This record gives sequence, structure tokens and C-alpha cells, in this order.
Amino acid sequence: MNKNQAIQLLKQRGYKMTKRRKDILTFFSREDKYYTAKSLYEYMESIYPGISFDTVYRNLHLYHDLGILESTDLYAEKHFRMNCGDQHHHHFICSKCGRTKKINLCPMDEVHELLGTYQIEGHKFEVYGLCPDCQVLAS
Amino acid sequence: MNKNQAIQLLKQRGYKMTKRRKDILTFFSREDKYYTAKSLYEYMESIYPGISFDTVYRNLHLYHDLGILESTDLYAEKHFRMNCGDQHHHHFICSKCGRTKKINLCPMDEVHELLGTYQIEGHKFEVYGLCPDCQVLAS
DNA sequence: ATCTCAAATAGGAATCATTCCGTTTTACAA
DNA sequence: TTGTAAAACGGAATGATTCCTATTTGAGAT
Repeated sequence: MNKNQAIQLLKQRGYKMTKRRKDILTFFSREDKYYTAKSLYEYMESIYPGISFDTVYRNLHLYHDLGILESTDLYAEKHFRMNCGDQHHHHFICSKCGRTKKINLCPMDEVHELLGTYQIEGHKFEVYGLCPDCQVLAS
Repeated sequence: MNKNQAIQLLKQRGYKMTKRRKDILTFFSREDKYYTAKSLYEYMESIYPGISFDTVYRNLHLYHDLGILESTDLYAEKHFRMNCGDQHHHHFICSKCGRTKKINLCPMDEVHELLGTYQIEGHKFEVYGLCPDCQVLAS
């Protein structure tokens, strides 16, 4: 999902296109990486002094519900990133900078048979560590 | 890990054995399931009216650090369970009651090669859904 | 261009899990 | 039995997130 696709989707669904909403998309479009609500808030604060938490969180939830963003719970805090949802996949997530790398492998195929009568509703598979850039900085 | 093993470990490491600590172990020994700090607090409150949050959280962390408990972030809240750590494994977790079933399969074997120069530090793989008991109740 | 009004935002209080801290109590070794 | 550090108490503080009411604004209709 890129910024223009997201704007299209919002209009299609009848949501108003505000400057704040565009700037949130700009924020997330910069990198393939997970961001905290706080980091978005700080970015928005710098453009719109006095912006409300409500605006940040309301739009994060809206974008998440629309599939524009995907989220994960990391270090007891929700993190968000642009949805790269062409097909089902998982992520390596850098524990230092939050940047991600797609993992085109899903363990669920083999797991289904192991779980017999258990009704599967979802799953989470993430790998954590240091990306090449952050390994260099750490050494 | 069972209650007696945990008590042994605490003594070995020089920690004091208090009634509260024993009762926390009793609480977690009841079922193979993830519990919130809150549910432990309520259990302890019923035995020790006026017990401090501090006591609950301090011991949860102690037990976690000693490997007596394992934890996971679920629904933006930490959940704890008795460590069943004979060998590396993952869990199916019932989204209704929290009860778990071991999954003896780990996707990391195949993932290592996909991640080349990325330095892996950890991973998380969990499957969510309804256990057989909760499916019956839901129907 | 202006009007209208539901949707969006501001401002800040409230909530919820968790952590922190100074004081008091207790397990256990001597 | 006593001394002492560990453990627990009591409650305030923190940090992320949600909620509430009043005000502002985007965008379709006139």
C-alpha cells in the first residue's frame, strides 16, 4: 500500500481528506519499518503544535481498520507500519531501529494438522534481531 | 516446572520462602494456561486482603527471571504461565480461556537461511483460537 | 462563492497496567 | 532470641491509550 492508494481508499469509503491525514501517510511512507504512536505524535506535533492525542490515535485506528496500516505489540507498546499486504507474509523486525524485512514463509501449513480439533483464528510469527545497518553501528 | 521444583530453586538461590510466594506457585500450578497479573492479584487479594501490587509484580518478575514462569504480551497486557521448558516449543493459546497446547514445531530452522546477514536474537510464534472446551460453550 | 452539517480536531481529564519509593514487617541465620 | 537484609505495605507516579465535550473544518448542495 502506498500513499496514493491509501488516499483513494479513504475517499472511496467516504472519509474526509484532511492535511493531518495526508501527513500521517507521509510519515509512514518514508520507510519499511514499525513506528510507535509516540513517534508519530512527535512528528505531527512539529507540524501542528498542540495537536491532540485523540487525532493521532483515532487516525491510527482508522487506518488500521481500513488495512492501510498493520500493527504489532512490541515491548508492551503498539507499533504501526504501512501495510505491505500483497500476500500473506511475516517479518524480521530490527530491535534497534524497527526496520523490517519480509519473510516469505509461514509455519501454519504444517501446524494445522498438529492442532486437530483446536479452532484456529489467527497466529503471530516474528523474528527479532539486528539488521545489517544496526550491526555495523553496534560494533 | 512444578511447585516443588520451583521452591527448591528459590531456596538454592537464597531467596526467602514466604507464604505469599508459595501461594503464587499454587495459583499457577492449577492449569496449563496464561494468566494476567490482575487475575493473580485478585486471587492473592482474596487470601491476603490489602496485598500490594508491588508484591505481585515483584514476584512475577522474580519468577520470570528465574525461569519459573514464562510470559507473553497478549491483548496489550502481559500474561504469565508456569514454564514448561523441557525443550524449545511454542503454544496454541485459547483466546477465550487462555489455556494452552504445546506445538512441537519451530519455524526457525527454515528461516535462518532466508535471513542471511541479519543477526537473529529471538522470535515469537503463537497460534490463537478456541480450544475444544470453549468451542462447545460458544455453540 | 457561500451555506450547511456531519465528520474531524482540540484540550485535557480519565483509565488501566505497571513501576517506584519510603516505611514497616518478617524469614531465617547466628 | 535477636539482628538484619529481604520482603511486603500503602499509595503515589508514570506512560500508553481512551474518553468526553466544545469547537472547527472539509466537501457536497445551493
